[in-house]
Amino acid sequence: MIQASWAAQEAGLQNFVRIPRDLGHAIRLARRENKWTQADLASRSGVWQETISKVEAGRGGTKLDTILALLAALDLELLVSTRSKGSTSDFDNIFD
Amino acid sequence: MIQASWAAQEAGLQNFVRIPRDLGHAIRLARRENKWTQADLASRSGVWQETISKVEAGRGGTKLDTILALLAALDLELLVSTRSKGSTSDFDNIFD
DNA sequence: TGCGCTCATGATCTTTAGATCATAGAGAGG
DNA sequence: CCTCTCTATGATCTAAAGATCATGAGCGCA
Repeated sequence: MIQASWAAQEAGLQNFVRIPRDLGHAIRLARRENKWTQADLASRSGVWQETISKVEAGRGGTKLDTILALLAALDLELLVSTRSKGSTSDFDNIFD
Repeated sequence: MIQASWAAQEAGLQNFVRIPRDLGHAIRLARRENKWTQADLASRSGVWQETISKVEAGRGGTKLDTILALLAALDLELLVSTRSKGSTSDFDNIFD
């Protein structure tokens, strides 16, 4: 099995973040899993709905603080690891 | 084995990032492993030495773009995962 | 058809990150 | 002690993030 990419999220696996858009994807998926609207996440994280919209879409830069606030609210975590292993290059899914 | 925390870096394991400082730590460790100075990393990543100093020390916020540039230069990767498992709470080492 | 909910976007304003330069301070070695 | 190297820090300026308000577009549903 090569790498289940984004669908893996649900299984508790880990997703790469190479570009800001990856982060947005992970956040969007996790938010939907919890069945929260952007407004819900906004109130739980202290980040504005408008900002969440931008982050999820990968539009514009984002501050680490904002990211961490969102991830914390979603009970997600950020990890740093060495890049070497199984570098499943970017095969970006077209599903949203 | 519970979680080897920061010393794990060298073994290719993963490090949590809960607060910006964690990121800085990981970056500093990786940079030192490569025996690079902040200036070296600066030229390789396109981020200024002054900025790297701030990031490593966890001072002030940082943009995701900057983080990704540094991690890429260090051949590190960012991952998102569910927080649940073995949440080795913050036991922050005093070693720098 | 039209309401209500959700997300996207646009404008303005404030704050802050990062570029840039300059320099100070800590350590190592001669 | 002096010098060199590396890192921290301080000042200034520009660009960009995020707060805030307002509103538009898409969609499901009664």
